[in-house]
Amino acid sequence: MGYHHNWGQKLAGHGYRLTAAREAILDVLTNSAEHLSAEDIFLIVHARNPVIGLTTIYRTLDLLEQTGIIQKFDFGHGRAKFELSEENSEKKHHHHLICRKCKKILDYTEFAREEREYIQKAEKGLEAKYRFKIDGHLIHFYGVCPECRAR
Amino acid sequence: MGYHHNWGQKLAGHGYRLTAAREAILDVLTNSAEHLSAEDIFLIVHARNPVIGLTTIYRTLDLLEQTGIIQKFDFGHGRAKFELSEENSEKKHHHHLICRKCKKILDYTEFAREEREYIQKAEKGLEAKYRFKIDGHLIHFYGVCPECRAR
DNA sequence: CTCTCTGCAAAATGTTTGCACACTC
DNA sequence: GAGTGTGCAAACATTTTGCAGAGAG
Repeated sequence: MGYHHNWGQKLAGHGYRLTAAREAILDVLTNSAEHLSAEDIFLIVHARNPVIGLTTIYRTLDLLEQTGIIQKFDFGHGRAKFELSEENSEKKHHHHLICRKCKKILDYTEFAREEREYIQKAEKGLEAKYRFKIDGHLIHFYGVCPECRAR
Repeated sequence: MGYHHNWGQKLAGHGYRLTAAREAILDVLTNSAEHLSAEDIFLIVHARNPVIGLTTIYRTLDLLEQTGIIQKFDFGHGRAKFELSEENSEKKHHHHLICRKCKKILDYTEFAREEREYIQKAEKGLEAKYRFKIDGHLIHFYGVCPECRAR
């Protein structure tokens, strides 16, 4: 197990260098399960290497998103969340189930087959009709979690 | 045509009054096709009735979202957008196609049948497995629009 | 008269930018 | 040295809050 990333090469392909800060950030993203906010990442990275500032986190996340290495999600709860994009992650393709009350976010991977059918059809159709070059999608389900419903 | 809303009754059901400000905001949401930001709404409402301030817009949008009358979308481009939720709108159920470059948002209504199948199955399964009470979903496709690709 | 609703100004929050310096090639 | 990368402080944009007054029931 373990999955070999050559971040340096990936970044170089876009004309960027792999610096200590970038490596630290990628490391955090690789080794955490959760959807991390810029500040979450900052706190971890900064604890290990106090010289790295929040500005760098934001700039790096931006850069990583541009190059497609990570994905940014805005759940509308104030802070954006980041995770490695699928091809860089060992995690399976997943979608999100969000509690409206406590804002908890669950990942789920079920219904992949049904989804694939729908997604493929939709992507193909949308590309044809709107002439977009589609390269991603996002599916959220909203509701109220059992804990919040108990109250 | 036209669709009869009884906003007063709907709000009263939640213990709220239908005030001039709230009516004006609902009117704007009812009569515009686009995804409006709080400020968009403010500009229109304020032009008609300058006594209504931005704070009220925010507070009202919040209240309307809580009661399920409107839906809030955060596309991650800085400002949240609002639209009437499906049961209050004459617009068909739709999803979003978003250009990564110019941030343009297109609504589409295609693939309703395929979608319904997938959504229904997923909702039912997620409710059973995670015990959420699901009351909504959001589907975005991302890509690059023809204009941006031309460049 | 009470409770809801509101505007204003100020605060808070998350994110971005300007600038000068450091580091890499 | 030229260009990339960075920290700090300040700027920014959107949204939220405190407070006191206005309005509705």
